[in-house]
Amino acid sequence: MKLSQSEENYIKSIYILQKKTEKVNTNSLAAFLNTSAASVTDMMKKLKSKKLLEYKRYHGFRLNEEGIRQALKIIRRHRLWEYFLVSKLGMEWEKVHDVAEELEELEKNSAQLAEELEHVSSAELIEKMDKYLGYPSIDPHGDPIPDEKGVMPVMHQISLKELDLKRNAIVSSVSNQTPQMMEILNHHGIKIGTPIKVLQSFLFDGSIKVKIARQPDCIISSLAAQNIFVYDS
Amino acid sequence: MKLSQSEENYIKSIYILQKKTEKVNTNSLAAFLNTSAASVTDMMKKLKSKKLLEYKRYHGFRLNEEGIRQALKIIRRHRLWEYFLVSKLGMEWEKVHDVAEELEELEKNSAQLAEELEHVSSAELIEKMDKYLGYPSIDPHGDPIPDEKGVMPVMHQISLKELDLKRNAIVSSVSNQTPQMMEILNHHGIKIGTPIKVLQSFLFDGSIKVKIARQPDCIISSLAAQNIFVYDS
DNA sequence: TTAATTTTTTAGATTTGTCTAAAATATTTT
DNA sequence: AAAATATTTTAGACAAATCTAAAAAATTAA
Repeated sequence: MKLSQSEENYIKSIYILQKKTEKVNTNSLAAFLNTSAASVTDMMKKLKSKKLLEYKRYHGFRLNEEGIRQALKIIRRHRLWEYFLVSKLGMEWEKVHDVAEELEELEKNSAQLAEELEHVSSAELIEKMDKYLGYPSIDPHGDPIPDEKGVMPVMHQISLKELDLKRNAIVSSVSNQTPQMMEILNHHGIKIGTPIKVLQSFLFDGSIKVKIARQPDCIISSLAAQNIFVYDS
Repeated sequence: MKLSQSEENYIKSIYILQKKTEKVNTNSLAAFLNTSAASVTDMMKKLKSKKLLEYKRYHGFRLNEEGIRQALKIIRRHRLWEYFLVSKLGMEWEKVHDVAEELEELEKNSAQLAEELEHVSSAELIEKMDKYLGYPSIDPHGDPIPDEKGVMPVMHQISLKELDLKRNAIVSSVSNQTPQMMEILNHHGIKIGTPIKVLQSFLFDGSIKVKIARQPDCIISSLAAQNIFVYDS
C-alpha cells in the first residue's frame, strides 16, 4: 500500500479526530486540515476506494482496521521524528503554556514539521531511527509512540502527588494552565516529556523533593504536585 | 524563493552535470533524471522564468549565479542528511567497489534517499543538524559538503603514499577497482569517508602503518597506498 | 411539517508535473 | 549542400490535489 503525502495526512488526521467522536464529519476534517469541504469529499472517495475507511455520502466516515493500521504507522514515524528533532537537535517548538487550548493546534503543527521529514517512509529507516533514539515510548508532547507492530504503549497517568518514591516517570500533562503554574514549571525546567522521579515526600506540608535529569533536585509544593501528571511506566 | 521537490531535483542534477560539461543538454539531463526530453524542456522553461538558468531553445542550458546558489543549498542539505544516515543510523548504502563506473549512479541514488528526507528544508533545521553532526566537511561518499554560505570546502587530494606522517586525512577515492584491491580495503575496514592517519613509513619496502578509527593499526603495501587517495585537510 | 439553516456533495476549473507523438531545428554523413 | 540522422521543442493529454460556486441532502426551528 503506497500512500501519497496527502493521503497520509488525511489518514492521520482522521485517526486523531475519530478518537474523540464516533464518526468524523466532512467539515470538522476540513477545518482541522485547513482545507475545503469539497477537497475532503474528494479524498474520502479516494480513501474509500482504497478500502481504508467506511464512508457513506452525507454520513461521515471512520477508518476501518486497515486504515487504523496505516494511521499508526504514520503516527509512529511522525512521533519518532519529533522525538529526534527535540532530543537530538534541540528544537523546542512547544512552549508548555497554552498547551490546553492549543493542543489540537500543536498536534497539527508538529505533524506539519514532522511531515516535512515524514516522507522518509522506508520501514528500515524508521526502525534504525527507533533503535538510534533508544526506543522511546512517548514523544516530546507526551503522546505515546506506537511500536513497530502498531501497538500503542499503555500508559498509566497519575498525579505527581501519587507517584511512588523512586519510580521513574515522565511528565505527561499539567491540569492547571495559569501563568503562575507555568512560572513554577519553567523555573524547575519541567516540560511535557521530562523524565522525573520523586526522591522524598514531606508529611508536614505534603511537599515533595523531585529529581529531574540534568538539574539540581528541587522541592515542589503539594498543590503544584497535584496538578502535574506523569506517566508511570 | 520557494522551490518544489521536482524543481530542486532538476537544479541539483544540472549542477552535477554542468561541472563536467560546458553546457548541459536536454537529453543528458533527461537520461540522468530518468525522464523524457519533453519534461526537461518543460522544466527548463519554468526555471528560466524563475531566473535560475540561462537557456536558449535548442542550445542547452546552464545554471546562473542564483541557480548555483540554490543548488549548493540543496546539495548541502542532501549531503548532511546522507552523513546523518550513515554516521548516526548506520546505513550502508555504498559498497566501496563499483564506485568508479557507478559514481553517477551513486550520486543519483544517494540523492534519492536524501531526497525523501530532503524536503526538510527550513534553514534552521539544517543548521542545527550541521551542528549536531559536528560540522562535517565531506559526506559518506567523499563528496564535500558546502558550508552555510554555500562555499565548498577545498580539499587537496593526494595518495596515501604522499600523506605526511600523523596528519589526519579522509579516504576520498580509490583508483584501482579490482576485486583484489577491494579485498584489501574491506579487510582493513577502509571506505570512502573513513578517517585515516599514517603512523609510520617503512623505507625498506615502502609499506606504511596506518591508524583507522575503531580499528587496530594495520600495514598497507606501497602499491595499495599508491591507489588510495585521501583528502588532506 | 414546512421553512430556514447547515452540511455535504457535485460540477467544472486550475496547477504541477508528467507523458507520447509529431514537428522543428541541428548535426553529421555522403 | 543535400540527405540522413539525432536532438529538442511543441501540441495536446493525463493524473493528482486542490479550489469555487451551485446543487442536494440533512438538520433545526418555527
